[in-house]
Amino acid sequence: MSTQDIPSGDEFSTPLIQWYRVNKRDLPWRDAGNPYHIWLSEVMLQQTRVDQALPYYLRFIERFPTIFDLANAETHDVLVAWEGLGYYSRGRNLHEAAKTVVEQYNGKIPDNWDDIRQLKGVGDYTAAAVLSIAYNKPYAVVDGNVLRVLSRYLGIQDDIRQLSVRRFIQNVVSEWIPEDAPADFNQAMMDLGAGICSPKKPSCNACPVQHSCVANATLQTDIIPYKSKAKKVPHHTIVVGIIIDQNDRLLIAKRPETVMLGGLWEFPGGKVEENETLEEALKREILEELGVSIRAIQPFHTLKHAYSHFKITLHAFTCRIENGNPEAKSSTDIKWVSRAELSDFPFPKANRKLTDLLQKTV
DNA sequence: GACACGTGGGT
DNA sequence: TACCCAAGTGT
Repeated sequence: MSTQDIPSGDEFSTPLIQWYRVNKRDLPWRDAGNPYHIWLSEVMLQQTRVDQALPYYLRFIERFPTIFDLANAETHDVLVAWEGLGYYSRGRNLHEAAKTVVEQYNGKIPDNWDDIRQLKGVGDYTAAAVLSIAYNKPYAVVDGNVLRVLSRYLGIQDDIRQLSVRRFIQNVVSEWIPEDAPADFNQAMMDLGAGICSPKKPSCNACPVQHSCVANATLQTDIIPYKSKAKKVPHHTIVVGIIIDQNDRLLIAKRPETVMLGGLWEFPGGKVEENETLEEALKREILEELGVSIRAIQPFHTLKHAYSHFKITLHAFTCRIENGNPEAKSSTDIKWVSRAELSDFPFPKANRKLTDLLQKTV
């Protein structure tokens, strides 16, 4: 499909924007017109629901009121504020990008495509979102909402995973976005997708463009958008050691920046291999990671957790050091901390469940 | 271009 | 339970 095949968008844009202005959801980053707030919200909202990001956003702007506060912050503190939001590279990249904006642009978020697109963590979506919402420039966003709304509206039955489909839809919205209302158009698309044109059971009778929507007319809203099946994710068995010293301090390790959950802290451990008991795996992992042997191994807690691309069953054990002085062999750093101090470090979710239990189990 | 990358809610 | 989905980006 080429740009010549794009139908006229007036029948779509006009009622859409009218609907948006009447039903607009009141969100804290929408009205102030602060580019930093808009950029921050857009990064937080990547692959995340508004309701989940909202409390993080409010805490974040209180903790880092301006881009200068963010740029001058320690990565540790940024990750503490980000803990629980997931996709932690977003937080690390945001911090890096804030430094770039302060150093290269005097703290002003770039208002042109080439410069803003170059910032870490700013892709096509976020660049278009910030330029349109903060600077009123006619760049159209394409996110999951836009793909769903337009594949239905236009009756596109092809797999929306295909790049060709996404490119076509990008061309359509780029053509349809009104020069005089780019911010409202983009946000209207996303509000419509989130509130009306939902993945399951869309509320077509409340939709401002129901009368010109192909999927609605042909009763295909349950089969459009079509999306090919995701592949199954593997499951791993994990052991971790909660190593306790004679002063009731606990040993925690910092993950390298470049790996999954980079920069966060955790209890040392790793995958259980085949033909290995949990206890054998724990001893091996602790020796590899810290160079010490352990004793007094006691089951503490078992939990299940799902990451984006695998699942785990995690077995946590309390234990003591038998021999040796722990060193950060595979971690960036290690630390002995009191139970209370566990709250001061960013932990991934599965480990945070353990720290919560450790603080209750006085 | 395919895959890595978190977490929480809905069905 | 298991799977899908959610304001994507980096490699």
